[in-house]
Amino acid sequence: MSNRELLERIYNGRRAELKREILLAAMQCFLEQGIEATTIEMVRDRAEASVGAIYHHFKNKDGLVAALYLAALQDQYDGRMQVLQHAVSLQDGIQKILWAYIDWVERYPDFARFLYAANFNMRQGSFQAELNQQNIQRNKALQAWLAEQPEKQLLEHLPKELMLSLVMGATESYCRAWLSGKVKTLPSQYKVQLAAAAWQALNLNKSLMIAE
Amino acid sequence: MSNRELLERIYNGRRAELKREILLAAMQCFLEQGIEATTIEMVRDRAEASVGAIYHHFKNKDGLVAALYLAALQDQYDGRMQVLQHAVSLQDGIQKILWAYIDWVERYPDFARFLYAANFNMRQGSFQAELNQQNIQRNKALQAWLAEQPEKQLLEHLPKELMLSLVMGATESYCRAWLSGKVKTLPSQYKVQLAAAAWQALNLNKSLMIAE
Amino acid sequence: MSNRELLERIYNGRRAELKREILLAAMQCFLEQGIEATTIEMVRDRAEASVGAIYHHFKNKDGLVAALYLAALQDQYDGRMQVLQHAVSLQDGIQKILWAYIDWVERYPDFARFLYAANFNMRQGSFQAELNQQNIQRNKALQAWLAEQPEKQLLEHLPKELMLSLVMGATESYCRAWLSGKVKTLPSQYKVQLAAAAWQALNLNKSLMIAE
Amino acid sequence: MSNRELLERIYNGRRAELKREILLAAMQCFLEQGIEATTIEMVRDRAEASVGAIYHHFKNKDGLVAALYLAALQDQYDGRMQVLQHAVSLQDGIQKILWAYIDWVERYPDFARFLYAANFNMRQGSFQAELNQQNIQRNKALQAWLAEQPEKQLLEHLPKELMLSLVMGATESYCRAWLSGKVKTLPSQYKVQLAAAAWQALNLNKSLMIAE
DNA sequence: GATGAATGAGCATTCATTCAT
DNA sequence: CATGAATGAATGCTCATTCAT
Repeated sequence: MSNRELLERIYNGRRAELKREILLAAMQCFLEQGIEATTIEMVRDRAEASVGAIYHHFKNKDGLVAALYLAALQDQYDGRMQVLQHAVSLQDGIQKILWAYIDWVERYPDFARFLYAANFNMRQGSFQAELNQQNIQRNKALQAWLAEQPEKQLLEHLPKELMLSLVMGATESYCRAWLSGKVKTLPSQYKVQLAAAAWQALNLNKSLMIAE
Repeated sequence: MSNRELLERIYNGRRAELKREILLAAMQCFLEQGIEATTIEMVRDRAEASVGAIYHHFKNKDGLVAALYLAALQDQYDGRMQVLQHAVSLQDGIQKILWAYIDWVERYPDFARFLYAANFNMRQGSFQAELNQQNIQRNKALQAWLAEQPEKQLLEHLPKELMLSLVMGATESYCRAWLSGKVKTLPSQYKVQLAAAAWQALNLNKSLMIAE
Repeated sequence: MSNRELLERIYNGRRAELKREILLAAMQCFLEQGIEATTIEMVRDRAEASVGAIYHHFKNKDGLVAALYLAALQDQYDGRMQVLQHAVSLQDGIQKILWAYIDWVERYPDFARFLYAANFNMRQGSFQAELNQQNIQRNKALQAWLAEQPEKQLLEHLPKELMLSLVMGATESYCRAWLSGKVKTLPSQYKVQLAAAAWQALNLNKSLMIAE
Repeated sequence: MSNRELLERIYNGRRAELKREILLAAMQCFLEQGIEATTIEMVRDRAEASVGAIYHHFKNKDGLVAALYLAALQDQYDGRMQVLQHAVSLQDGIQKILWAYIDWVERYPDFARFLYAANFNMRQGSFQAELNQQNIQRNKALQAWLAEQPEKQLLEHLPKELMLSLVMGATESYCRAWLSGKVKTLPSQYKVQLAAAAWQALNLNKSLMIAE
């Protein structure tokens, strides 16, 4: 199962075997029952671990959610930065980011679903500090890449807050629909269209902004 | 408070006063604490009602969630169908739908947040039957409007499943960001750009589809 | 059983029947197993009540301890103030207080044992505020009585902090020994001696103080 | 810190260093949190030792309590017997015992507090056998000293069970009050008065007993 | 209809103790 | 002797739901 594969990238080595097994079991429970409805007993049962081991490794139930959330986010980010290194232009970079997102969602649909599901929990919990710090760090890296692009002035007149929605909106929306089963066709089948819509939205809006 | 205003449209009359008060209190609790973390006691406290009254009017906790969810969806749908009656073209209709969505989100941000938050609960609960039936009904109405449009062949080569994401994706994404506080500028400030992006995505993709 | 009798004075009426039953069961468990070692389950079992009822009436385990502690203290105080009203002199008053203490300990040995056992718990818990306030109130009443005594100057040269130990020390020590089973003879058998020792200690010390 | 000093008398040598460190840490935890509320983890943390080491040296948690309790009692007893060797009369001996007690309490207030706190635990635990044996042994030594006194007939008409309370009651009561913070003046400030009260109580009661 | 006391199954979490290294 | 990861029974407490008044 590819879920294991992702976890091995974040928690590697034989010593973390139990940790990975617990996380895997937890995620499956979370997705099937919902996070709140999942009991530690269910996780323990599925992971064939002891209650004590779960608390030893993850402190408490929220720690379990946070570990999964942060692992997924880190992996998604690692993939994005990797493809970005081979981008030859702004447009190419944006497309590569979009496609990396689509690929990751298709490869790890469970983690993708979990990210959406755990959003609320992470916003509240005691781990949001760590999450925020990581987000800021990652944003910096992306901004740094943008600043290197020769065509960067293309986006200068576009509010940054709007940009993200214009670029990712359609893709994220379709991925969400696919993950929830509302649509059946793989997101990757619409790769070209989604990338085109993203690029077009930026260019189009550039002229709108200037016109105003 | 405009939350009350929405509820009065769905549950009107003096006899439903307690019902509305309970729903209002419930929604506030749900948003502050999360749905699962909200206890009936909290709702009772806030609504200044009795436990018995809550159970009498809404059967159980899920009934509370469902009542709110269905009320919000109904109200959103009512607004959409109203503006659609004055649409003079396909493009105008799409823009009107988008703008109606943006207006509704800005006017009832609590209900909008609640809809996103309750999504998972409604998918599971015993009320999904009722929800599905309503969704089908509403979809029919929208399809009927589409069928009346002279330019309808414009969308014919576009997969229906993709269409929704192309049209609503960016707008929904930005509204979500605004509701969660990630961005500060009101969605309505970007009305024009979001509508332009939606329309462009459809046209652009039409040519891409045909080209393939 | 006379334990019930004391509780009926503090929690009276038919509506408090369950409350009294729970308190009684709790105290018996506390004395047999120790406060920390007593589980709510044990209390529930003995009181033939439900867990919910215990938490409904006493908030939590500490609330159970506090209710018993404050009830015992109140009853002890009520008895003391009653006998004090008939005191004809300072010496008579001191004797009456001592004897009331001895009588109370012999009549409610369980509550007396509990008071000693719960001392540490009450010092920490969230109920010490209430306890302190009651103690201050009671002290005032006692001071007021003292101030009325014609022979009050007899004690004026004696530090108040020492006075209590000189008067009550021997009696409390013997009562403790009796309650713990270390001695068998009833404290009331030594009423005369203990009162004599208390009075003598005060007079004797008065001269010592003046001599210094 | 003088706590270490007492422990070095009972557990001496370099080999017992870890043992002493653990006992010290345990006692501080016990006093701050209460015995039941103290976890082995807290002790381990404070002693900078390992869980295994604690179990190796003291068998289990009760062993920790017992080791401290017996060490404190032994030390207190050693001091008492030492001063008793220089007593020149019954009255002098009683005064010396009282003063040794006061000195010990002032010098080792933590151990004194611990003795009061652990009383209940030692009554139950599996170490009471050892405790009882030691108590009997020590009592014999004290009785032997009493038997040597020329004025011993002075106490003959006084019940032994009452004697202890008459002699120690006031002093113990005041020391307890000082240890708990209820009074601020050092017990040693009232040495003379407390000793006088003790001696007087015996003489006075002698006549009372005879009179009856 | 309205009330809120009572129920009790179910849960997160703790912690003394063991034992392989 | 020392270590600390692993165990799992046990506990305090919550909360949706019922029902007698």
